[in-house]
Amino acid sequence: MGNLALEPLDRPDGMTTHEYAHRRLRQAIMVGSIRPGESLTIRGIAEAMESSPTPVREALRRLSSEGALRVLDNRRIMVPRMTADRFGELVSLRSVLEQHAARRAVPHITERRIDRLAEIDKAQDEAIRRKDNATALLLNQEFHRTLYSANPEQVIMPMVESIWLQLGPFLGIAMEHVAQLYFVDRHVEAIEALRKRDEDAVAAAIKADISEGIGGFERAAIENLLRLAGQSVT
Amino acid sequence: MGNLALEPLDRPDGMTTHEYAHRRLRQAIMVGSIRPGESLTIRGIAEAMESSPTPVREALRRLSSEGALRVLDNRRIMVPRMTADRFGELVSLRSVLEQHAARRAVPHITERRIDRLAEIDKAQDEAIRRKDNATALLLNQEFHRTLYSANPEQVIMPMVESIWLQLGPFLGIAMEHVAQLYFVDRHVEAIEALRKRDEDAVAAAIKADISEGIGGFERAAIENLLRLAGQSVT
DNA sequence: ATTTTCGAAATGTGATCACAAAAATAATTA
DNA sequence: TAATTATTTTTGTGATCACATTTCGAAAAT
Repeated sequence: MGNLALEPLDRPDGMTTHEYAHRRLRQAIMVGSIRPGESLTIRGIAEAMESSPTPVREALRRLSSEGALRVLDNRRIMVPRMTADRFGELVSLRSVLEQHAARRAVPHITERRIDRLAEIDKAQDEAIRRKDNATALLLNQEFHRTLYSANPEQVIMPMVESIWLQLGPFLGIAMEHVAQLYFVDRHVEAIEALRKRDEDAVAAAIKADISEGIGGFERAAIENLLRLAGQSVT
Repeated sequence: MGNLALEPLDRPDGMTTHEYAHRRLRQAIMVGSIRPGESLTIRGIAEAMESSPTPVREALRRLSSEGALRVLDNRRIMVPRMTADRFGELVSLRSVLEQHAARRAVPHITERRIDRLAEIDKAQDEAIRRKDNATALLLNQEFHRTLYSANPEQVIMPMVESIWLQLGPFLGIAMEHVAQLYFVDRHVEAIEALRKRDEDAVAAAIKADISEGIGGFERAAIENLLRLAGQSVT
């Protein structure tokens, strides 16, 4: 339960307890600091963040609806185990979803936002050079989020975040067993396409970014990683 | 609050109270029996289904994470208002998502399941002939759900259901103001493509089914409907 | 008649408690 | 020693209560 102490996540006042619990657990799962199969207890979490079962349960319910957690028949709650099949499904869905999100963002993009994207990308390169995987990962997410949320009607972003949430635990495993995550940078390509308002090119850049990035894991490599992490690959 | 009395939804034993509340509210929203803008009170719902605030709150949290409900700054919870822009966004996402879901289902489809799809389609035609919109709607959903869930790795279905949930209230409005919903039937087309295991043809059928079905609403018609229903179209 | 102010009712939130089921530990038996 | 049973502890669940905020309605003032 010590993992929860990570990333204290300052709590803005006005934020409810269940919301705070949700944010904190969400973050922990997204960066993979909770191991799949590890079962979470409501009371344990409540104690760890000095609150009571009620708001924690609400947070867990939300996370289970977001696909980040799974409730077993025993009523126990855990981070879903990853399998090679599920991984493949998640990555292909991510590709389709984010290409679409990118396309729908193009008509609403502003030069200011493109500049912001360039800054984020620069910071990410910096982090990669420093071999700071965690920061690079967060900046990568921020890049994609900033792009897609140019669209004022936000129906896609929650689903994209759900995918990230489900991929998080695997990234955690990968970061433990691989010295250096391989980061591709198709972001400059995306930025150039955005300046031209070229939907197809933007989508192509996003597709490449995903398929060469997290999608680049070979099936054998995935199964090997999962085995190493003590996950049954049934 | 009387809407909640609809569709009593028998409760299998072993089902928790919050789960029951979730199912019941979900159903009510999906078929559009809760009007957008109508605010839901925790105590009111709890009383209506003879339980207490705690499990109802959990159900509402889940539904808000599923995009079915929206929590305002006032902490009040309501069914999101529909706008023409949001509607367009939802429909285009639905098309992309379901085409992908269909493709990923094809490799796992069995003849038995295709037969089941044919039966569902037949029942739906029957319902349409009877002008029983509600049943036809449910059977249509069951058709799509049965198709996509041929894939054993279920990561897409929850997102598809989330879209349906968000479109639900609009369908409710449409069914109130339009005498007869116009149902297209590209299902036989999809079934034929499935028998040949032709992914492209299946995706094309789904795309047509959606674009000619709910996607067939013209923007002007949507705005008109929303105006009729007393929704501000700002 | 319209607006403002004040008080009462309603509402969201979270802590606590009681209960039942499940898990873990101890005790007993083969 | 290994397996089984019994007991204790832990855990999820949901009802209830107290508190703070908001909403609503009536009374008062402009």
